[in-house]
Amino acid sequence: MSSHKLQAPKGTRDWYPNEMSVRRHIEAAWRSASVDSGFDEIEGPTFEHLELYTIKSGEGIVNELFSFTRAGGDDTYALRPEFTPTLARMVVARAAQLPMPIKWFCMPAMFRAERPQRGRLREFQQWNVDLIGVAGAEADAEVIATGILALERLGLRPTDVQVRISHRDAVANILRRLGVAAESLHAAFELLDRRDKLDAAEFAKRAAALGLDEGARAGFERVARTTLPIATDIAELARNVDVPVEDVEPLAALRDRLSALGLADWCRWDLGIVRGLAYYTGMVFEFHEASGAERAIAGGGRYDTLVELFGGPKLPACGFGMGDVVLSLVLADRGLLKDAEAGAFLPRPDVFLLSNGAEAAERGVAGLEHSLRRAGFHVRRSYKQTRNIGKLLGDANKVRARFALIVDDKFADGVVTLKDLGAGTQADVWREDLDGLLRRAR
RNA sequence: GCGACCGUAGCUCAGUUGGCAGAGCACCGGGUUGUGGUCCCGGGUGUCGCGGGUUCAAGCCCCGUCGGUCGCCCCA
Repeated sequence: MSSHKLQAPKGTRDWYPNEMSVRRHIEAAWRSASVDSGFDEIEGPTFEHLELYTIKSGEGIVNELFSFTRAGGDDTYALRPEFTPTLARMVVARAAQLPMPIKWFCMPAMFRAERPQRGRLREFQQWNVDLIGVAGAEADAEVIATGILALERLGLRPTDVQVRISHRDAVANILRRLGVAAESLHAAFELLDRRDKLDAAEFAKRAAALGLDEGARAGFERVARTTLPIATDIAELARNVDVPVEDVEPLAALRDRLSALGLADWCRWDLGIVRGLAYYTGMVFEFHEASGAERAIAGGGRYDTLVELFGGPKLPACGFGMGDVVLSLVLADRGLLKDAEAGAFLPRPDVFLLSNGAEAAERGVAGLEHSLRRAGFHVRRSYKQTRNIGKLLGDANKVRARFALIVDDKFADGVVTLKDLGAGTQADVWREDLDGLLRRAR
């Protein structure tokens, strides 16, 4: 709002209590879905040696990084733009001693020096889930299922979000069938990925360069546009893209596994999903808002060669990243964050303590407040001068306290008034019974 | 890195051909010794993003800059 130095840097966010409560709400779903699925939480440094990021992504990535050197130092560092290189480094460092499989998750802040736009900021939280050491559809489906579990816990349903799944082996088979030479496969993936950004003439030109004639181009288009329910028989899927069923065989096990997990409604085949990353080796997927309105909510896949690329043993691996920015937009669009402004995601006090101003009460409340906190309760009070009970109850209501504890001269006899702010009822109770009453009501 | 639009109170915004900065909500205080979530009264809380220019006079016009929004590039 004001200027230069006093403003938060471009593309960053300040987390006031209401915003922070929404972030914790999302992170709680991420964490609980991860832990319940058997993943352990890890964390790495916020910055790494710059070179760590060029190993798999090349020098081109440097423009998208916040990188720096220490004053007077020579080493170049970069704020982490993604977690995978750190993950690979951590796995490689202890590959020999880690029990397999490795099931790790984290939800760190990431930094990318991009121009902010809808669904994209320069700093954001990203949930990473990775399962390393297990090959095949069993692990692929478990990773996807963990992502879906978190979304379910945030109130989303298959009508809100769809997981679009493809498999590079199947797509490679189909592309070969269309006449793409092995050495052009990578370029063909890129073209598949960029098809919507190119005009028809440019697309045709590039397709021709890959060895696709007019008929094959039509087939290529058909592959790019193929989206079918995951429950679809793979023979039908094969017919749909006009290839023999063995070409799409890699999809069968994944289909069976996801169906067995009861997640078929959440998932669709989308053979146009490529993922830009060159290191994906099998299944790839993206979570999208159901109508396709937003950027991808999450993206991931299998990367069986990555650990080796970072100097470790050959280990099969599968994982995804889910950012908080697009997810928050989708949750807001679906009305799942609508009471956040009213503090609906802030922790609710168990007790709101108020004194009517009587001498015994004034003397007693401070000690009462802290002893209730020591007993494990969330206790708040008003800092207003007034001892007007109505006003103070208004404050209790504003912070959504469950109970108001009204202290008056009866406190001298060890009696306080406990008011249930939800039910509107109240009763005089012994101070010594208070902890038990509150604990039971919780 | 490029382009378009935008920037007035905590929030949403109004502000005429340049002439004393406003509304609603929020917030703060009070309502004849004590009952809230829906009453009443009072309070404007401001570097009009910032810097410069034009002018007797700038929220308004001009230039620059920072930031926001949405695209492009890129998207790990």
